Amino acid sequence: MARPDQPADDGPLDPTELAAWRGMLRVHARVTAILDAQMREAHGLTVSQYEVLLFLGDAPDGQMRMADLASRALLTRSGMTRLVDRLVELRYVERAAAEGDGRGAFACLTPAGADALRVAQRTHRRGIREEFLRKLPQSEQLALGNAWEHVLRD
Amino acid sequence: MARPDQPADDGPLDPTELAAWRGMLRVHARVTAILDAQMREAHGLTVSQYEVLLFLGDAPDGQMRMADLASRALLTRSGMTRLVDRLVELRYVERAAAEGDGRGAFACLTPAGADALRVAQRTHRRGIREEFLRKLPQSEQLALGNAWEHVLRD
DNA sequence: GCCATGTAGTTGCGCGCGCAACTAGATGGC
DNA sequence: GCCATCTAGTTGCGCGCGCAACTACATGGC
Repeated sequence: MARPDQPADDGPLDPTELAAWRGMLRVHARVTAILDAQMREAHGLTVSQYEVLLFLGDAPDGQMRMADLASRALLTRSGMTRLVDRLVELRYVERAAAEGDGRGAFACLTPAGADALRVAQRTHRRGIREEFLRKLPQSEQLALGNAWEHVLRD
Repeated sequence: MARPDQPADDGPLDPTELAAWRGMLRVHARVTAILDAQMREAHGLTVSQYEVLLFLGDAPDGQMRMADLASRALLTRSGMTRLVDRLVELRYVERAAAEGDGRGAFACLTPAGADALRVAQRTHRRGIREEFLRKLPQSEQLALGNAWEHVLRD
């Protein structure tokens, strides 16, 4: 028997559901495309590469283990290996063996990397504000924060 | 002169801004990864391929021009060419010349494609509800919809 | 001490996509 | 009618990433 008053969990999305879901896809695609283009054009970096510099900049001594970088950047270890390869070519990062663990390697921010980070960070923050935060009153920013917390907490 | 009461647009993000922005990145990455894995495992399709079937299913006569598909799916025309190639191999889609425009081509949903769409749609809707909508009361879904509208309208 | 198992990082391979160049056909100025 | 320009679609190439296999080292049971 059909039970139209008890919609199936695989039935069509209603307009509220659609707006919440599709809107996120649209906004994410658009904003990240713009930020990626800005970062590439202004600094020759991808956003992922920038984020790695950012994580290193926040870390004590400007260095982190490869696996920690990978998990923070939401990449696999193999992806991080290649990403750091490119940052090493740019002289923004150096590798260092981990003393006390012969398997481990650190990625270390160089002075040139720290300089690049400082400049790129301004581009990135301005882009996030211009393309995203500026269009949202603080009340809506707070509402988004709450929603994300609900989605992410298991 | 520093003007701490007038924060620079490239200064650090405050906690509210950070939660709104980073949360979206996290939620988007996580939910799309899960939906992609479900779609691949259950039906051997990527979400992009599924969406093309969906657009065709909604179109009159189950057919659309390549360029229209590309813009709806947020892909380039070249990406759509290859994506449709794969759907043709799967026998879910056929190509047809556009009469009256010798350049044009339609992608047409086959009966097998319509069947695949029906089944895959259930997987996808269930995934969206399970991983995203279920964790948001309707008030928050409405708040998200409003926020997306603000970000997207120029 | 020795071996089974686990972990860190790298490498070979393939996929999905964008960019730029290209072909074929449409369109407008004259 | 003719040619410059535009548009639709495809193709060659490269990039960024994940998966699985591999190497090297660490760790715990005995």
